[in-house]
Amino acid sequence: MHAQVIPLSVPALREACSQCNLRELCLPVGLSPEELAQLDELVETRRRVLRGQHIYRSGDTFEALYAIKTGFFKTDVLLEDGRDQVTGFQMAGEILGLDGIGTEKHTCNAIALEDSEVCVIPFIDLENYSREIGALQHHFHKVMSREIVRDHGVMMLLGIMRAEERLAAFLLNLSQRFTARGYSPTEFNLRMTRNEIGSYLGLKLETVSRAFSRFQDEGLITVHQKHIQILDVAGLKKLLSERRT
Amino acid sequence: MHAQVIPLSVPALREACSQCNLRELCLPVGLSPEELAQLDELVETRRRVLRGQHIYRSGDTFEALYAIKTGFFKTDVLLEDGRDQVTGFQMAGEILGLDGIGTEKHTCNAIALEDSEVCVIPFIDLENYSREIGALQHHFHKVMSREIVRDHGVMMLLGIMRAEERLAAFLLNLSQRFTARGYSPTEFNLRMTRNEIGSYLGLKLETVSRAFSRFQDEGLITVHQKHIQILDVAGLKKLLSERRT
DNA sequence: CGTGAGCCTTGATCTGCGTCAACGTGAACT
DNA sequence: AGTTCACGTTGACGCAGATCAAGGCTCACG
Repeated sequence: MHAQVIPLSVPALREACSQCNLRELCLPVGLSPEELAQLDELVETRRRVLRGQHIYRSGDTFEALYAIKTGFFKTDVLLEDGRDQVTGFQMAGEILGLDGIGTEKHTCNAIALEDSEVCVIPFIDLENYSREIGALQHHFHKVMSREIVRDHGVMMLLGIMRAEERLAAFLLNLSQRFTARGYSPTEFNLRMTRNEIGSYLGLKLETVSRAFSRFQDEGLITVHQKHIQILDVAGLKKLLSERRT
Repeated sequence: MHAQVIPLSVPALREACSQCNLRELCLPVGLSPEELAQLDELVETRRRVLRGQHIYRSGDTFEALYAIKTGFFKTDVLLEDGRDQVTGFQMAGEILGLDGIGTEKHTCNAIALEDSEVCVIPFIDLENYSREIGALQHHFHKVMSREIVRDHGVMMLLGIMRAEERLAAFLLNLSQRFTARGYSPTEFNLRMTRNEIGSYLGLKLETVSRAFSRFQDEGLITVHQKHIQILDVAGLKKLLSERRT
């Protein structure tokens, strides 16, 4: 796992947003080519993060946002008594670190679930560029707003849905995000454990496991460890809209 | 309910941020007097909202944020099947409408729980002023970030806390916000029903009622309908940090 | 001042999910 | 190829909170 020392030119280390294939998903959405070229100065460095490593921890001083170039992350919050809650799973093109702006300290942990690469966006620079590039400013506001709306969705999950509804919503959400990234909507590998899914959904890992089995028995999906195939998208959606009780 | 037509000078209808006693809590935090004077142009109108009325509904086109000048609000989301979830309670100095930026449609309902007054902040103007006033831009980002952190807190409530912990956290949070506004930390009137508290906390109204009764029996609080007096703040806090089970 | 409607409280009972326990599985080592 | 260890599955049982039900309080309104 030791990196061989290979001489690299500076441009190779810098990440050019204008060249990135995620530019339609990530911060640069909606920028003109000229604006995009300006933005290339914004991303200072790329950073490799190995599976299990943190990008930041709760309490760390907030300095930068992180755009995921490749890989998969979770964010979680720990209570003093040892309980913890996964607050989200993030994939390529999504932005990590928004929680830190308010207090200038991060309030959660961001951990790579697989070997990943992130673009480091110094926040002070983002604010400066935002003042010059209206489209960037506006898009950044949208990113934050969408995070708030996503959180409301999680509150709905946790507040009023039953176990199987939560898991169905979770799978459909993953499916939709994989689709947006050009992957199969119906077949993917989970990067997180049953325990992490449970923590996110407010359930115990046994309940998650049972719900997976139940879905499989009903012909909605197939599960082999972390490999999921969705057989009946409509069936999963119906689970969400049907009120039982 | 018909408003009498009373001639008013324009300055009376306009809300001057620089004169507002909430300026230390609301958007203008951290602005210099000169910047504050600029901001006075930003807030276009004040709007009265009577108890039970919406400021906006899910699906409405997003155009403005709303700063609460006086009063008390809830936001909620409705599912097609009729279930709903309260996503937050907002009081003076807090900003409503952030959910709408991302999609240009509001994604929840904002409803006054008592007769209230809000300052209408056209979002396009806010973005324009933000580009000129760095401190405003930065503070607005903080406001959004704090909303994200608040949402994470609610996820913790819903995901891992038991009923009494949730209610204790809720009361302590209200107490702290009343304190910041110069009201008593230990004595206040709830503006929401047991049902609304339950919806926010992911509990049924009966469970909320029982938890109130239990707290009263244990000498932590007194409850008379909507009137709450906290007798033992430390006791409530202990409920949160103690892991039972 | 009596009536009704909305809200709240309390008790009895039910149930979905948690807890506990045992076993299965597969990938990474030796 | 065998061992180990983390992760996953499944069953039996228990409990926190939901559900159902009955009654009380408070305030608006005729």
